[in-house]
Amino acid sequence: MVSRNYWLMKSEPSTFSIDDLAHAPGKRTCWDGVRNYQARNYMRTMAIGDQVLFYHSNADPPAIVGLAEVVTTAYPDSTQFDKKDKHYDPASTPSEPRWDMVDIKYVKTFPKPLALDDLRRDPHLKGMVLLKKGSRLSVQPVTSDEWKHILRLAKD
DNA sequence: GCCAACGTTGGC
DNA sequence: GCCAACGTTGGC
Repeated sequence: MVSRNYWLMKSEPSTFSIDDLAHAPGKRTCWDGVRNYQARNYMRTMAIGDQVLFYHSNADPPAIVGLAEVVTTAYPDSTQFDKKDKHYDPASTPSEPRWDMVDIKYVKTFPKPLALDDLRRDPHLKGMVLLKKGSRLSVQPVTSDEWKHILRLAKD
């Protein structure tokens, strides 16, 4: 049996919120614009069916707001070749694309967002990448223990 | 290969 | 809007 992997992906709700995902065609979107090598490398290891915590950064409050699911493996991010795009990368070439993305699909919105502040206070989540000081990674791994605990929190 | 300068992230 | 933390770039 293939073990499923868990991730957390950040988005600024003013740019793309979980509501935007819920109302997108097919309830899915391509996760373009990642321009960090570590985040990209994590996306390259993603498999179809991997589960995702959807996180609102630069939000009030910053919080985990729901769930999504990975529906494609990594493929080249088209915005890197688009001169007009904010994420255009002149150093990247179609024959050797530097940046990848995956598609994700909406699963659910939590009845109540799990605020960063509360997560910090939870001893079970001490080791979470999200809570590490200075952590800015926009795509990060989540352990199955953290995943289970967060789903429990989301139910209460 | 070092490191200063710069740009970005993201909580507050 | 501030600024700490971090990543990247480029001169040397």
